Amino acid sequence: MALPRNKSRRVTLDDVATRARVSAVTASRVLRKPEMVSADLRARVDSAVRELAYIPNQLASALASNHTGRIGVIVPSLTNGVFGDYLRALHDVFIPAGFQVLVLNSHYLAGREEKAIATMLGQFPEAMILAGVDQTPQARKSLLQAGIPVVQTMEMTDNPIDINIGLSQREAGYVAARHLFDLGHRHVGQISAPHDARSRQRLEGYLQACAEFQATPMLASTEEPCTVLLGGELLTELLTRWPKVTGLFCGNDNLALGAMFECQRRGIRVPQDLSIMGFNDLEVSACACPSISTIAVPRYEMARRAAEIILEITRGTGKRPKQRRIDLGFKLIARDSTGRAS
Amino acid sequence: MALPRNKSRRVTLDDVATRARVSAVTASRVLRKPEMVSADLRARVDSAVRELAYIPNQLASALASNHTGRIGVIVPSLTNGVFGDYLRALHDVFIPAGFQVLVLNSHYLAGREEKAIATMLGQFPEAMILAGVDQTPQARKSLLQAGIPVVQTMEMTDNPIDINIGLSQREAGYVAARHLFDLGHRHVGQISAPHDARSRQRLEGYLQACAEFQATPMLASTEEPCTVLLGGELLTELLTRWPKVTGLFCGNDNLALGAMFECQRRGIRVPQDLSIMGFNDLEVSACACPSISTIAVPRYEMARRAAEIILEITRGTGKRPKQRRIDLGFKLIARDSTGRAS
DNA sequence: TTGAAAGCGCTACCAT
DNA sequence: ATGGTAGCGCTTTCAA
Repeated sequence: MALPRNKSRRVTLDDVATRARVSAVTASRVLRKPEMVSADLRARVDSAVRELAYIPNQLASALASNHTGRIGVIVPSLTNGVFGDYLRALHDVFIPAGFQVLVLNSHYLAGREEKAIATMLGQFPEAMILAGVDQTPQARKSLLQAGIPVVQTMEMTDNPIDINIGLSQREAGYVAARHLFDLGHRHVGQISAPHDARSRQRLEGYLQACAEFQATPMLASTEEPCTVLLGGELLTELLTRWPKVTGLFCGNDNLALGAMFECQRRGIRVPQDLSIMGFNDLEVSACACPSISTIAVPRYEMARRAAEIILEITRGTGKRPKQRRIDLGFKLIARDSTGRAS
Repeated sequence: MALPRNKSRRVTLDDVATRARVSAVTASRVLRKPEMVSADLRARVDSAVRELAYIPNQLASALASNHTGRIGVIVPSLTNGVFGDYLRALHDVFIPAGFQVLVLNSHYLAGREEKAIATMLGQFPEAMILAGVDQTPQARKSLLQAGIPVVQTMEMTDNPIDINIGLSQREAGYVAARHLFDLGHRHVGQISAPHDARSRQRLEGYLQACAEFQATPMLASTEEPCTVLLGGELLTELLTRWPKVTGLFCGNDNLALGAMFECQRRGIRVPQDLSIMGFNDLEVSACACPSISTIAVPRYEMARRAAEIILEITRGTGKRPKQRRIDLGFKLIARDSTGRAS
């Protein structure tokens, strides 16, 4: 018997076929469409697979079948709690369905995102999922040209590349700020780390509320990546410039938590002296003391829906959902960190 | 001129070669080793690539070169802050080096991990990075058989599959508990959500300290996935059974944070009435109020080192690091949540 | 139901 | 420096 011809000496389908005394095609079919093969041969192949500990080479499979089984995902951050849930949802749907999820990090930079999209496209994913809707023109073009389903998530746009599932960040920001005004606060400040368009839209919502209530916008922001620590620092900055602030809208829950800790350090009572509003409804917000009022964003649900839509397009009859734009909305969660102005 | 023979009609290397009037091999070389090709031909190929918007098919490339450029990573959780930093480090090293990072989630279950490892191996990664050292025998076998570098991280073992980089979780747990005993506390409790071996080792460290100080171990734990909320619930449980507790060692910082909030709700002063010790040094711990004493684990550094070792083996002369076991240690960070027993 | 032949798109090897 | 040839391991015809 001749030595196997492939140098790396990994068990191949041919090895399995030889051992089972069938052709490679039959062995292949046993693995993919067992019902097409007679019970007898099937059993022989199955045991050969087991005996040789055969692992199919998905690379070769993908090349031959023109079906990579890959989903490309670009997120702006891996550490942000928001994207933890988001990625978890994608894994929960795609892995059981036999897809691999490839994740690339854009670090909240349009340039990095463009590059990440190009890199990803070189892997020939069967679909792409993006955070946000502000891809560069170049990236849009490549995406369109790739001819695969593309889902833009997290916010809404009138002009999606393909499919858009998210919520109005501006409106959510407005509702958050409005909650403070509705409680009677007139000196409402905002702190944020607006590295992405979504933070900026929430800021716009705040500004709109200010305009409506003829209140002066009071802002503190930074370009640094968002952390809990930053929440305290930005609050300090805000209070220095506007000591009369009694309502605070934070760009996200981490900032809100940091601001709350800063209040505790300074002896500022929450909500009696300062009402604090967060954004995103991270797990910690519900059980903080006081619990943090926030806006709940359906991030798990959003990713799950995105994944399911892709699954349907990819393996279904290839038909797309009726609506290209899906607004999942958001929910105001009033907790103990916000109270009536005195 | 004949129609292109490949059905899917994607631009291939042959198309580029034809357009540039060179052979496919030359076109391939321009993309991989430009210095081997004359300036003239290089220019022709380059413009053909641009004109046709050619995207190399990495699948075919990988199949032909037997070099997939993939790194397989299995983590037990995507939402845990610890693994956010960990994955970020891996991306930071591997992406610039031209590797893709494939991540699979084991959900803290040995069975899921075994399956994830098998799935990953089917992708023929060039190396694997695992969290923990307790892979199933089956998984160990497959990993060994794959013949690729395997790095086990987060904890230490005497019998690594290949390379092991981490720290002694038991010892770290001991130091954490010991810190409380050293402050004079004699009623020291522990709360944890021990779904992984590492939590259990930290618990062992705590038990060892208890034994040394002849103190009764006081435990509350749960099988549920770890959250901030749980920290409060477990503290409540602990206090019900052992009201005299004055020192609390929490399995991780999230639990510690939850416990601290629960104290605030109950009017228990930290650290005067209860000293709280966390684990992991998440970002929030440093700026909480009071700041949380904890054990700093070099998780970014650990993942970075793992990645760099792999890079060296993979593209270097294939030589492995001198030591197969690297203990990165940990650091006790004493902050304001722990104080002397009264 | 089974198998032989012909690629998928690329790169390694060996000539030139 | 350049190109021809022969695969990588699998799947997709199509014929038996």
